[in-house]
Amino acid sequence: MDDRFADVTDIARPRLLLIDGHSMAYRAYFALPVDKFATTTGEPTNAVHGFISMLATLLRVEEPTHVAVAFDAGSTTFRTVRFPQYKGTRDATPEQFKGQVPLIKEVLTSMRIPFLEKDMFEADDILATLSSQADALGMEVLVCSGDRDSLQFVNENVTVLYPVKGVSELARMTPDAVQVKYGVAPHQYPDLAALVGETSDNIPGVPGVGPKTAAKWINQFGGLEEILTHADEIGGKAGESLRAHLDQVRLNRELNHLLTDIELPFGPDDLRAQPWDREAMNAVFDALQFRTLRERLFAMHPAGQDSEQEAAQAAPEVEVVPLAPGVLAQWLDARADQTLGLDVAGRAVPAGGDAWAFAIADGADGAGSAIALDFADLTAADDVVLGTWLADATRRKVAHGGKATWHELAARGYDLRGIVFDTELAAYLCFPDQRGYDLGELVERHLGHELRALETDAGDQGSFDLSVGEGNQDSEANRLAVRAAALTDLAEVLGGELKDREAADLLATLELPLSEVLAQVERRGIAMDVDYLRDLEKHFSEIVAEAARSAYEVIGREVNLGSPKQLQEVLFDQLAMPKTKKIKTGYTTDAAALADLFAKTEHPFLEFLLAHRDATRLRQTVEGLLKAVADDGRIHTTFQQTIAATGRLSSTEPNLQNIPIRTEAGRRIRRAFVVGDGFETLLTADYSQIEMRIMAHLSGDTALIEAFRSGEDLHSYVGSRVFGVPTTEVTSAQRSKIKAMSYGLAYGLSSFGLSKQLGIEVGEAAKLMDDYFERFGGVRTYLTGVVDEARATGYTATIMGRRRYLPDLTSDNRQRREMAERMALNAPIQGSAADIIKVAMLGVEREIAERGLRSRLLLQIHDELVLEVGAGELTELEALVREQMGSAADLLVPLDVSVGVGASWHDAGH
DNA sequence: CTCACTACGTA
DNA sequence: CGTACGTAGTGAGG
Repeated sequence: MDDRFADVTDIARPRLLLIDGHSMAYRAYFALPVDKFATTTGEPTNAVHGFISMLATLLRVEEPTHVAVAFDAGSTTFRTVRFPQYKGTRDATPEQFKGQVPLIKEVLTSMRIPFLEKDMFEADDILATLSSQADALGMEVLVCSGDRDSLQFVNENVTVLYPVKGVSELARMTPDAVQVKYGVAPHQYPDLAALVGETSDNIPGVPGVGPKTAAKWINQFGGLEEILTHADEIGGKAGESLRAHLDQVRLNRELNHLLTDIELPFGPDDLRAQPWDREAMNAVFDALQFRTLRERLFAMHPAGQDSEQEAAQAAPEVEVVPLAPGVLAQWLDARADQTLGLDVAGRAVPAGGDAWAFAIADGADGAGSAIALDFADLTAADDVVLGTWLADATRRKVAHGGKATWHELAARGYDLRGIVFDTELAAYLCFPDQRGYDLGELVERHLGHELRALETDAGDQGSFDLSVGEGNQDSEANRLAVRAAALTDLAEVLGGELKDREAADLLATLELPLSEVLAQVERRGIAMDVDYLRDLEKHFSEIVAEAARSAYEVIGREVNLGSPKQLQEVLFDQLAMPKTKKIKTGYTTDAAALADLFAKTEHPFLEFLLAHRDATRLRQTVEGLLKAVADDGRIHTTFQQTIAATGRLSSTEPNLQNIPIRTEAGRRIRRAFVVGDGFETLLTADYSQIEMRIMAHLSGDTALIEAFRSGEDLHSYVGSRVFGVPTTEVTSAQRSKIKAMSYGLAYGLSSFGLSKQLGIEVGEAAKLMDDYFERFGGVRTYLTGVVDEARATGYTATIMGRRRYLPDLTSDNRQRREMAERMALNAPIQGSAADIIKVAMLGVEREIAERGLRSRLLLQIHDELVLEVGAGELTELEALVREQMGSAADLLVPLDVSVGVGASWHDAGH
């Protein structure tokens, strides 16, 4: 029996929750401010938020076992046919509301809550039908509706929850409550409503007859029929009025009678609450940008609880083997030809990490065995056995985030080899747009059971049945055992997913080997000139102080120059400058806007402010670097391999992929990155215009390919074709326009965007693009083709087959669809470039190792590699790097590599 | 303390 | 109304 919503003490009585979708969503829409609930793309979500929030509360508080939502199918119903004025006074549905009903349905679908709608009928009829059926089945029924007509089916088993304030406060309309509020029994409510009328439905009542009179008559005569029969006996003005409107009252009663016998695809029994599709919920809540609400829901039903049913058979059992002398070696030897799961607990950083416990498990089809132990409890003999096994590349291992595991083990002096599958990398390749790849979530999603520490509920259905050995009851180790045991099973499932996506090779030959390279790259770090960095910090600090002082002097007071809010006050109130571009919190004070303001006003405050901004940022960067220098005098960044949906790496703690280069002051920071002791120099090697070359390759455009083969300056060459002048006569202004456009095309730039960027008219920008496509028609064909294909297949692909799935390409929402289109344009280009440099990194490392050189790779900055050159190896290394980078992909155009050498990153740059 | 927002650095 | 990232400060909320 599914007990996910039910209180265990009250499980015998099924409880059905029915919701009138439209009326509650509509109330939510007016209850919450639409401007406070919108996605970053401006899509209003207030009704969705209010509705789902109310739903969450109902699920928690009422604990229904069965749930359904009914929607109105359209504005035409049998009632409007019978009485065209019905609901005629209603204002047109607000535009902001319309789009939100489908979103609510998306959420409901993800929560596997059925919703019903039926042509020609209203939601209330569906609710009445289901309610009466459920009542007959002995169920307890809760009807959540903002339509008072629903009060007619209230009885001892059926309660209506009627919104009193917004959607957060619901009145429990039991028979007693109806009696108290309206003075009649629930089944008599439509009689009362027929007499009184309902303004919101444009149903006129009997003039002069209000709820009080109506109730009095109903109680006096027993019901509407009797009132009508005895209409002649009723005296006074009210009686007169009634006799004048008998037909209207009869019609009213006919209209407000809810049908309890319409045909529906589901009966109450089919509405049993189902386990949520958490993946779908995550996707839809991501899109809606509901954070708190998602957490509120998930907190009600923690991961795993939903899938207990399905998990019953699938849940593996694993026994943790008590460790006696010799057992580890025996256990491992018995599994010499198996692939084993390995999980380590520790601090996974490239310098100063640690490991405190580990687990190794086989995944013997749900009845496995595991070793789980604190490193502190490891005997010297077992330590050797473990170290040998870890370092043996022929002993196959599955890890989740092998690079992190590698760092943890390296901190304890172990080498780790032989990782043949990494579940985190595999999940990333399959679902590159996902936020994270938590092992527990993956297990739940792909294995259908939860990853639960055993000691809380050992022996429970659906959990691991771990027999804990003597002296081996440490919970951390057991937690690890459960994780390790899941790895081989998960690897199998994700391996299948990879195959389906034709990405198995990508994992085995690219990402997995790359993770080993990155682990070493991170552990090496790059040497820093700390003294120089400190001087630089002092220097930038002085500029900051000076700029701040000058700025305060100009405006005659001290403000926080780092606060956009305070700056707005100074600029637009105190100094009364013209307003800049509007943003959520007022008017922007970004650098472009400030420069624009300076051009208009020449106010010295702006100069000082900009100088202060620049210097502050540079100082921050320097401070961040100083803090990141490890004990070895080097900075060890972490390269994230599963973050960027296009396939790029990213760099964190610190980010070494965004060190300034464009300004002279910024470039000075690069002087702090220096060659380390024992090495000759730094070498940087970067691809020139790799994205444009990929564009040429993928489009096959002969003119663009020729541009690269000609060996001339690309943008001048393209400019000469577009403007119809010799290459030598392309002005620098023309060249930069061409450059901006060429790169913009790869990002899905519009003529509007191009005009804004270049500060030209939209027409001129459009003309520029037309002229470009006139000469490079293959590019246009390619760009439109790539979106069409992605729409058809659901994904884009890079030259190495790395996919990015873009379901929004078919979205009804224009903003989302166009965003997806731009992603589709860019992903193959950015992603192919990422593929190529990853191949190059593997090639460079492999060649260096094969030739026994000491030189080593230190950094990757998307299209650039930084290496430390061993003494006497410069010439050979440069040739090797050029060769490996140049041959990393076989394109229709050459892959140009430029190399620089110097004692610092700045000096090695070009 | 966490979060959204603004701003800005890189490819 | 151009893609992909990470970081830092502010100010509002808890």
